[in-house]
Amino acid sequence: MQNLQLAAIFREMADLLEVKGESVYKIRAYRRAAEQLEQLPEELGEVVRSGEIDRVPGFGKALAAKAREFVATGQVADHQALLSEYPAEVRELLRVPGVGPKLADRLFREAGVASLEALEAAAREGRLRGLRGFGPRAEERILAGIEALRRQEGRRGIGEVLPQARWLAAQLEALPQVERVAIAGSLRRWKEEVKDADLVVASGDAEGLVAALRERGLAQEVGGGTARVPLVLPTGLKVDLRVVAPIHFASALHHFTGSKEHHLLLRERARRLGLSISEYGIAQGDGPPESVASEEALYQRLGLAWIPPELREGQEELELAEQGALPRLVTLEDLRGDLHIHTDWSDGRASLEAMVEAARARGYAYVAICDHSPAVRVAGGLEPDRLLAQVERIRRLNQELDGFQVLVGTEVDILADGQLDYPDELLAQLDFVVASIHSHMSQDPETLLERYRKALASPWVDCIGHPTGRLLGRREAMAVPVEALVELAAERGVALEINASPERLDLDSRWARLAARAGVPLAINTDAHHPDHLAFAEYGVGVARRAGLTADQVINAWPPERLLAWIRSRRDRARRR
DNA sequence: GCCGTTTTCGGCCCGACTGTTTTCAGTCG
Repeated sequence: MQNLQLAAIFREMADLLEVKGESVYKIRAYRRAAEQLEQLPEELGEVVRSGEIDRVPGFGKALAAKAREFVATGQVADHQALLSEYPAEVRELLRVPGVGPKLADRLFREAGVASLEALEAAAREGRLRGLRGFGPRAEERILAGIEALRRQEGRRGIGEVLPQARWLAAQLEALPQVERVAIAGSLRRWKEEVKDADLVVASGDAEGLVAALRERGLAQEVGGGTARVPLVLPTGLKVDLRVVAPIHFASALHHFTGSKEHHLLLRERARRLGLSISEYGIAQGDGPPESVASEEALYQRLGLAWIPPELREGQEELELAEQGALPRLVTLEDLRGDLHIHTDWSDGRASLEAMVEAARARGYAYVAICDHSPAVRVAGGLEPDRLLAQVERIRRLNQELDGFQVLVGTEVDILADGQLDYPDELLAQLDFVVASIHSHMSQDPETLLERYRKALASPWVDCIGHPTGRLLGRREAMAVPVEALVELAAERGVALEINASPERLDLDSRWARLAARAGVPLAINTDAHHPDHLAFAEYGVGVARRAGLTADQVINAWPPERLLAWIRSRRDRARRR
């Protein structure tokens, strides 16, 4: 876990250096190094000892020295020095929408504001008004920003938590005291945001296990008991470890998977059958709990088919399970391709060829290259002639590929007035068109809907990308009325995207469910900017499963012939309108 | 800060728009 500790230090340093006004390139270097550390498969200590640290990309003389210093002493002197200039809490200010590094610096120096709490108090008491460029409106804006932040406080995206939970599970599995480990809780139900990670561990030696955890330094904090062992990982993630006897593993896993609402319905049902459910098993009448061998067995005792965790939300899952009518949820293995990925022709970090190769390596049959259009300047959007050159290149590439198809596509920007950033004549030459909003996201609901309506007037738009524009924990969804957008998509026969990037997950499962019910096909796309990002597909599948989707409702779970036929026929219909 | 190299330092993803503070930080990906 040293890797993640140093990464956290580098990230904190980057934030504080930014407040301090350091060179953006220096700051970027720290962040890049942190990113490398987070992905480094080897233990940092090993990498340093073997002298390989200098060869890790992003580590030059200075950062390699800091890595060595950290491994040797457990801290970084420059980090400590920075902390004597700025309290670490100053970082909190950066999370407030509307507060960047420059403003954070001034708030700290000129108003003595060093934490979120202090900022809120100062804004409430009107103490910010003295600052240059600050009026009552700015204070209101800041208070609104803090409130938005509070609403999501304590929640973390699944993309951040799941890898850590898996890492910990693997570490636990390697311990001799541990028989089985499973991730439970909302994480197992693939909730998009979670407070903590719940793990269930089967062990015949709970005391030994807790001792081993302490000894290995697997966690900063280890709570007192053995049945419930709360941990805090070095990253700050809270983990609730439940240690149970092996015979109780299945019922405990079920118990700690939840949800509360699902259990409520399940227990009502059990009661009617003269049974009662606990984390130790199923009891008949007043009898002792009998352990169950598996979750399947547990549901079977209640006359139900096994219910996938993603559907355990206390809605209609019990009725469906009773009737044997649960949907066969889409799986990661069902996906045949990815219909929204970027390359270094715009803001992707890998070449067209590398992205295609990565998609083939995943066993896909097709992929759609959807780089940005010119309006997204910061992303290096493709001017029409560049797009045409890319089309040319992809057509040639396809001739060399066997059993794999690269679709020429675009993520065309929907401009503020609903116009598309490319003319129809150009879009007509592409195999697949994703249209997305990237700017003017604070328009009112009617304007946003009109904007989508106008964009969908083009017969060439096949899919709406990240329809609400939300960024988990960072930016609220646009005010677009999603029900109306779903209706619009149904009417036009256009697919809606489940953007699987863990920072988006947009549509979310609630909206995806609504869309599917309205007959709108969904596309689980990763929006990959790097070959590794193709793996984000699992998060999109998680959202889709929570939405109750089958493979039939997901266009990129279709074989290429069906997908292409769908695109053709929907474009034909659209042009006849 | 790193990187690649013209081995010593310049380049590193540029810029338009927004809101409101009337000059610029923050926002977009």
